[in-house]
Amino acid sequence: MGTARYLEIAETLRQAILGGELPVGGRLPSESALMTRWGASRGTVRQAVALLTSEGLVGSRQGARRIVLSRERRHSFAELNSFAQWAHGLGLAVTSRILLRARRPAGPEEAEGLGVPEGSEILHVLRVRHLDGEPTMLERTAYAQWAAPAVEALPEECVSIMDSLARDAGIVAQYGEHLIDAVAAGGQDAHLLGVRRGSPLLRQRHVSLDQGGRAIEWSDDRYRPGSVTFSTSNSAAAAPLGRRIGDRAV
Amino acid sequence: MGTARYLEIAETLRQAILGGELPVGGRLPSESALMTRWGASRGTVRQAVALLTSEGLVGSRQGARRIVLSRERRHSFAELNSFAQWAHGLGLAVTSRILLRARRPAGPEEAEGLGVPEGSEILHVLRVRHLDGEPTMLERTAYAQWAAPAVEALPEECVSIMDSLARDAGIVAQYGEHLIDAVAAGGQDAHLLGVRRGSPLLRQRHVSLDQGGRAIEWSDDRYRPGSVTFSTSNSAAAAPLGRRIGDRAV
DNA sequence: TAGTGGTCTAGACCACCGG
DNA sequence: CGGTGGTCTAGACCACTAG
Repeated sequence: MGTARYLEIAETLRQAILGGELPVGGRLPSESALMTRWGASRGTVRQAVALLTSEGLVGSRQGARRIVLSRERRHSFAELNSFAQWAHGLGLAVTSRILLRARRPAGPEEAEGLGVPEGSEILHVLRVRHLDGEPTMLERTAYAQWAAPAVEALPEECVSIMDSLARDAGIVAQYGEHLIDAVAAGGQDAHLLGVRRGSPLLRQRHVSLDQGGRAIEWSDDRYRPGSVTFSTSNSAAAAPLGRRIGDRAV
Repeated sequence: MGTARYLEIAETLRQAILGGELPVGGRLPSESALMTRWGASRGTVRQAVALLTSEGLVGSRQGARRIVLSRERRHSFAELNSFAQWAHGLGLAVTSRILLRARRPAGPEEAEGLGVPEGSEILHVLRVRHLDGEPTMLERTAYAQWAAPAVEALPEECVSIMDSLARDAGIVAQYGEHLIDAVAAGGQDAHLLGVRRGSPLLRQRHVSLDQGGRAIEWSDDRYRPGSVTFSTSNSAAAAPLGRRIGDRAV
């Protein structure tokens, strides 16, 4: 079985919205129409439209037909956690370079993020990432000790650490927690990103957890001004998060 | 009928998580256990845990028991769209002051955000908002022409414009679309927020839509550095968005 | 008032995880 | 292997919206 029935229905509707056949502000087919159209039960149809609702494409109110809210594609989970996968989905070339890799005691913020005692050993990694050749993001990551050997084995130019860890070491990120704010570029930030000291940077701090809820990494990622925008939509129930480059929706 | 069955189940589990009875990293009761415990069908139980999953409290994988990921409360929809409601939930005092209210032609960004032709008339509002007396956020909002009279009728010190519009004019925001990035403070920003020119500001641009998908307002909100952080969690399916102040989770 | 979505039930088969 | 969650069906009643 390739894909589930409800995913098939959702994907077809999504394409109709993205393609403009279902215009923004217009109405979605009713559940009963979709049931006969696809020969599916109501539960399956509702699962499909619930997915689109959670993506912010569709709005829903009891008693009224669902309406199309937006025609912008949103991110999958993998894309939010992985810069490489996100950029790949946009057709942009990503290069990365690890500048520093060292074991050291966890500072207070790293310790809290990883859920380990302050001062316990972590693997610190400093990494710059380029988008189409432009330095775009600076990553300061603390890896949990149990994941450190796998990270130390990676090449300096490794494009996606998370993908490599999944492939080579069976370490898979399942959940993430993210904090987004703005900070001024420090001396190192300015130098490595090619901006002036004090420039506004968009900062995304996040922790990645594996299937069992164990913390894999805690990271402080800083984006060059204007390079990336996070986007999100919300309605009564759901609010997925996404990212943008310049004015292009992703 | 007060609340739906699945909301009751979800709320009980949520309280157990927030209260620490279901510790982070621990396992949730199985679906069948919840079915007998509540005398509910499987569908209803699944609806409850799906809600918790979408809130980032619970992680889910086929074949394995669900686990508790986090014990942080997240935002409701209303809180994401309304600064006043969000601050109120934290027990913070909000004051607001409208500095400028003028009809004028829509600029390119306002026109695109509202989905109206460039140059058509909108109501521009400039507003400062204080948290516990500190200037925290600067709002530059364009209201759609049909909503303008209701906004013009509001007092200068109106704490929550959206709440007032709902109460007095029946204009209710149902959906929102948000863009988050970082910008340098301009002259007016710096002056009104009490920061230095060029300071990094967290910017949230957003459009609010009513029940029918009509745009009510397009807004460019800028937060003083360090005052507010957006937070989000993600897993395979969902990624709700939230906000923080300093280090306090909200 | 007819149509629509929100909630709920009681079954079923399957894929996956863990011991 | 048994337990668990993922998917799907075929019904039902209700609350709300829209014309």
